[in-house]
Amino acid sequence: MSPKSPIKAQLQQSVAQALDALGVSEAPEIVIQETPSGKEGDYGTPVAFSLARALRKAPAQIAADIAEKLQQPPFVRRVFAVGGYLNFELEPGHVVHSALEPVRPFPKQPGKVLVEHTAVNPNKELHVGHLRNVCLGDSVARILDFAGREVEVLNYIDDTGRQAADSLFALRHFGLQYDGSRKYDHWVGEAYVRLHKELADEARKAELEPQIAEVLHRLEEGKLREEVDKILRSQLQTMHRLGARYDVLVWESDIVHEGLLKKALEILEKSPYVFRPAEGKYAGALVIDASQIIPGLEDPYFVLVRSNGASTYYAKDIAFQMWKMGLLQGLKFDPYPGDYPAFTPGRPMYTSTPAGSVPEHVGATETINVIDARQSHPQMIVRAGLEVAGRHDLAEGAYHLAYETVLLEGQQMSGRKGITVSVDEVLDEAVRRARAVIAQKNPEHPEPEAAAEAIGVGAVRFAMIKTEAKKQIDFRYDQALAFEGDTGPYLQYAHARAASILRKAEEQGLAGEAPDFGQVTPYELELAKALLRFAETVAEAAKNKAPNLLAQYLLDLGAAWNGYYNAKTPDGKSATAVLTAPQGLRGVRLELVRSVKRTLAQGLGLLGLQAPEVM
RNA sequence: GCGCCCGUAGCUCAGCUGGAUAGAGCGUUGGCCUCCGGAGCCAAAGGUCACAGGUUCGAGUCCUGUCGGGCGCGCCA
Repeated sequence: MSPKSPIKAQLQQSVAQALDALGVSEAPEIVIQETPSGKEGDYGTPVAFSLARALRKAPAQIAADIAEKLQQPPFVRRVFAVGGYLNFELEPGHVVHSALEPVRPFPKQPGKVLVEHTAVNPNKELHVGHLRNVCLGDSVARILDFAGREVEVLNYIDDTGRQAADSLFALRHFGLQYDGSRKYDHWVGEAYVRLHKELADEARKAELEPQIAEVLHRLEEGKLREEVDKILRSQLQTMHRLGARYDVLVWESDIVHEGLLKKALEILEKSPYVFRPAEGKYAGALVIDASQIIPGLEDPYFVLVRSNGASTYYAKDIAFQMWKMGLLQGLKFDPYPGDYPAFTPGRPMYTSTPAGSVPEHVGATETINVIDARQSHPQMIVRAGLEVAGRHDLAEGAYHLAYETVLLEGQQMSGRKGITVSVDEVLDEAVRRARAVIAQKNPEHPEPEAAAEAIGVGAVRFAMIKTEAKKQIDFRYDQALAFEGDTGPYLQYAHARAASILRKAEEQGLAGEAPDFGQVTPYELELAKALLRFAETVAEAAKNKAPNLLAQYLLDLGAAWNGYYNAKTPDGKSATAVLTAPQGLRGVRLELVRSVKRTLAQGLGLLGLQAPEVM
């Protein structure tokens, strides 16, 4: 899964052979890393340290022995021991040359991975809390796809939930008519918040509850689907503006309607861990004993079916998870009407539907559920459900990608109370700011609107991705919408700069100049080493399902490129000018710029950001 | 009370499966556009990596404990 750069792989192999020649029987893992700046050499390995004990020799001596025995690959200029490390100094031309090779999507591996993300209640507009989920899930899907997984992206529509019922009830209750003056999901959301103000009054609440229950009931029957769909479509506008793509929408009412829940319970009931206590707290209910899966629980029992016969959402989630992994069948699909590109190119976006003509096409061996960390216990129950069904293999493949919550300017958000900022509002503001910067810095811009959109949305997406998922983040306007420093626009700018040079080269008829790798300088070498880390970073990000690793890498690459671009000789002249460089060296630099541009564009693409040619 | 997560520069965060002098951004100070785009670059200042033990040739990284902060522990979703 993790293709090392050919250079590292060859160095590793050479060391392994040398160790073999030295008669080392149990060779430890050979880690090849870049030498810290200021140290001699380009790459090195601390392998001598781990051998010191077994060989009863000092690391420095071992490193020296290896250096002596090692058969140098042709591109290695010098092998030497320093402070116990074994370092390699490489032929700069070779390093630069290998950094020009495009990184292509990794070969496909067997097994499908299903990524579920977004899953916003269809009852009001998206707020910045949802933003993290969408950006994280979409980026992970893109990265896995590139890294050789067959990926399918799913968005779960909880159309039988309390929130949807509240909103639909609120519209009726207040007798509202949509006048088109604002985005539909916002309009519905206002009714929802207004309703909750009214429900704060206990007496009023008691009065209205039966009516809301009535709406809930009709939702479960799938009878209000079109009303929910109107809200969903409005939300999808926001998701697509963010660049998120889905292969399939699955409606909860379809899961209920197609009897998946019943089938799941039948499977579960065969397990010794699932039973109906005859007495005590849980008398009459169907419970699952999770003590084997979640240690240290005060009360290890979770209710699947209440004593009144209603199933809990645990049961629904287990059923859904079983369906994802092919243990249950029964959902039917149709292309979702409208112009919605799917995550997988060349296919329409599908939706589950009672009268669908297409049978399910899932059957994942691995699932990634992007859900916030507060749901950790329920997600463990979901996994437990698979264990209980006797499918340890599938349970292993069920991954909860947990992320911490998003604060808003230091405060906890609340959808019910309306203490949120909507994604639409954030994006509008970001784009507005981008537009202003473009007007100021590049008034001649050929397509200012498209660029402003790319930059504004990019700033927001990048801000959501650059921090590790398990860390709580505080959404602050001035930080998330910044265009300078550790930001998406910084990277987009780096890309546009490279594009600009290549455009000029084209105009001046220099584009085809042959490179002379004999002329490369330490500046090119530095930049090349940064480029060579791209493939292994993607592999690492895929393995850990951590887009932030890629985001951080791109910042490194951007900094390396901007640093290269601005490098000066001691007397203040540009040290790395591309277009005016001597023939041959100019050819190398043009190739290098192409590689930088391509790599930035690929990396940005994997994070769901556009890479504008001009900003 | 039990469980999970977090604690690195004034602030926001990097630091890959333990490896070479702990790195960025914002902010502060000082420089760099007769030169391919200054949304950039260079430099300075700023650290007992919460604290205390331990493992290791080597610990920000692993283990134990303490202290802070967030979250979860319902026949709600």
